[in-house]
Amino acid sequence: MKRKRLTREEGKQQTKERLLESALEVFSRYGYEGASVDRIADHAGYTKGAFYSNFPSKDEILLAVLEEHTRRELVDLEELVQMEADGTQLLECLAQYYESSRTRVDAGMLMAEFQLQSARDPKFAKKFIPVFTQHQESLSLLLNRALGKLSLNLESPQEFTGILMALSVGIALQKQSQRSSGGDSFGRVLRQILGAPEQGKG
Amino acid sequence: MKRKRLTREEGKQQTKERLLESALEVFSRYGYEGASVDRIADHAGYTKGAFYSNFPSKDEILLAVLEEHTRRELVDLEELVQMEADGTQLLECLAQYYESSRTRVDAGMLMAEFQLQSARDPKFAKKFIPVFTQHQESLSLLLNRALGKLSLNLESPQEFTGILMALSVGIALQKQSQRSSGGDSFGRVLRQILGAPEQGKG
Amino acid sequence: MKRKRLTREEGKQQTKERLLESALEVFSRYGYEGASVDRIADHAGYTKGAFYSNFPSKDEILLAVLEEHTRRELVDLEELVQMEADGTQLLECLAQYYESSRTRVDAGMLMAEFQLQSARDPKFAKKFIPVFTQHQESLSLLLNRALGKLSLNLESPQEFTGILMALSVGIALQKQSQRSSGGDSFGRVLRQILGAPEQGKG
Amino acid sequence: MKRKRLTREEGKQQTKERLLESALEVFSRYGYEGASVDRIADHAGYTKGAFYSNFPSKDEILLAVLEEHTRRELVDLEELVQMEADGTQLLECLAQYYESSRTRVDAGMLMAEFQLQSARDPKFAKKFIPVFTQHQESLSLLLNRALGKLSLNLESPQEFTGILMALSVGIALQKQSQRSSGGDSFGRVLRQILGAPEQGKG
DNA sequence: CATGAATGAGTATTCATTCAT
DNA sequence: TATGAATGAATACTCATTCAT
Repeated sequence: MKRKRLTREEGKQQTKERLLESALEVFSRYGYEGASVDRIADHAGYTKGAFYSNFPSKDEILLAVLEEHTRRELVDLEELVQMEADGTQLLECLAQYYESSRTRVDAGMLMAEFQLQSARDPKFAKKFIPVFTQHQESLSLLLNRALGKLSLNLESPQEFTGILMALSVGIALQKQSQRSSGGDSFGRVLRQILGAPEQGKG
Repeated sequence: MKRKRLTREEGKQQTKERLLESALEVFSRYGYEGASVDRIADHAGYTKGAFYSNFPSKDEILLAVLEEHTRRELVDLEELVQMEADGTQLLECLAQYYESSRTRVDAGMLMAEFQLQSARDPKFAKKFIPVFTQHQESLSLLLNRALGKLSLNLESPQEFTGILMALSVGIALQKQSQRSSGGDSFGRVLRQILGAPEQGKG
Repeated sequence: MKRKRLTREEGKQQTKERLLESALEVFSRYGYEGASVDRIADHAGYTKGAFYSNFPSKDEILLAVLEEHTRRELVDLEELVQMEADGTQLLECLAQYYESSRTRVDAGMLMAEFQLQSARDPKFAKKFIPVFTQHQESLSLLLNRALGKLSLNLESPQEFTGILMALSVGIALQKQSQRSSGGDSFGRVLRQILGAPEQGKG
Repeated sequence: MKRKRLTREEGKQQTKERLLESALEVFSRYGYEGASVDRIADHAGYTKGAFYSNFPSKDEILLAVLEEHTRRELVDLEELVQMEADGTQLLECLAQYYESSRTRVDAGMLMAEFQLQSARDPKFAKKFIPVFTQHQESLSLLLNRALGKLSLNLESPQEFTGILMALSVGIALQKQSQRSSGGDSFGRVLRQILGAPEQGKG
């Protein structure tokens, strides 16, 4: 009996996760306006009904996606930092992380969408601002050790993280809008900001 | 008689300009989807009908706004460059230009909107991509002289301009989403990229 | 001075005639709904303004077209009858008149449009019904002499004319809807109704 | 469980049928242009939304109405023919069928609307022409036996059917436009075409 | 007289949301 | 829990009509 209940709950949980994953992709691909509830549900293999059984509204799933997205980004970067001890190496990894992968561009588009929504919908902004600030803080803390070793003309780690995020979003938008797979400007900017020597030259 | 005719044409021209200006603001504030034709017309002090006797469709006014926006930006920067001979001074002006004013943030939001639209609507992309490329080219040419004097680790002036634009968009989004009037990160990043000394320290 | 006034009036008259002619064609081709005032004016080489200087409304020009159309049909048939003395020959002419020409199909489409409008708009019906009745009467009178010679199982010349008109409209619609230039069913039906022998066999 | 599902499906089916029936009436009464989606839905006792969850567009419901209409006409005539063995009797039934009832006039108006739409919208024409041709074929086959017994000066059964349909449409339009319940011209024409003696005299 | 800018009611269609099954 | 039928507000766009020029 307990088993059954658990199974049911697990089933529900799975549905919710799939919908969340779907929303993450669909918001990133089509934007908040272009992502209809039908589309999100359909992409997850369900119908509208499943959506409304798991999320109270489209607004709410956007918040859930925001949280999931920041959580994942933090986890990814934590892994990255644990593996790298050297500041210069970290720098390279960061550059690659933020630039190379398909997923990263999606992430940039998603963040753009969050920011636009926050800029336009005060209700969303109220939730978004603290999450974003907290996220920036976490990233700053995370990057602090390694970055501390490098000479920075920036005010604070927070500022550096902010610029990192801004660049990530700005470059993602530019790439996606040009339908180009893009170069590696991101890395060069990073090195430039951090005063690091050219890769492979040091 | 000529007077009357001219007045009529001028009247129409004025309406068109007001609608364009209104669209520029409304697109920037609410995004393409959120900017209903009614809203654009209303904000300009007209009704829907006036809109459609001046622009064939919402798609078309977006293009017109794009062209007007890039034209203005080019003109503004041309003025800026003419006034400044020194690279370092130019740098400061650029930093201020891209960061300080209300108008600039709007410009960033607008560019974000263009890029999102281009990423999602292939028809718009077809028009947007050449305009954007041309614009980047123009800005590069414009900035080339002054920037040539500074040591740059970037591939090309185009790349520098691209990063400038990406940062401008990314920072605008971040500021607007945080409802903060923001700091002056932009300037610091610029100096950092350009290898220039801190302002007032040289 | 009288000259100038006359010229002006004539000019106005010409405009009106051209608009009427244009409306006749445009209503026939696109239907009442599909015939926008702009289209009618444009087809006549004018703008909306000219239209409203000459006709109080779209409803009104439909009535004017109705009158012009029936007037023309009567004139055409009068000419036809004057030229033909023999009933059988008249029959052939009628068949050809109602069937062969491009203009006739247009006329059928136009009448269909009048009838639909009358069926749907009581205000138009009030004007249309007497005009139609009068027209049917006129045609009946006109055809009476010749038809009298033929053996008819129909109640009255009016009924015959009514059927003639119904067939004309029905066949026009059928042809036009099939985009076929059509055969000569009309003639055969006529002969059949009138008890006439096959053409060329007598 | 099966019961519930069936009920749901049945409910949807019922809605669809009601909307179709409503469209049939509303198209016939107001024409394609005059039949707004709102009106169709409202006449069926629903709102716009119900319409769009049952039909993809107004264009599509017109096609559905076309198919339903021809299907019904065929069924009705099949019943008629099965009951009557004698050609002359069939003739009378046909005359009554095509002329007497309210429903028949509506059918004529509806066919007029189909034909106008086909004449003006190439996309609709593409669907309409084969359906119409097929329908004419079916009716011809159906009427063939009985009509074979009668002397006909027409080219083919198809031609006869075509004329029948044209007359039906033409007379319906005339009646409806005159707001008259009309006489029985149809029957007399039929007898005349078919060379049959006056009813009750043979 | 004729022009054409502007109005505003009307149309097809989309989509977030509700609720009976 | 999940379904999907139905709602109704919102949106882009059309077009008859008015009126200042």
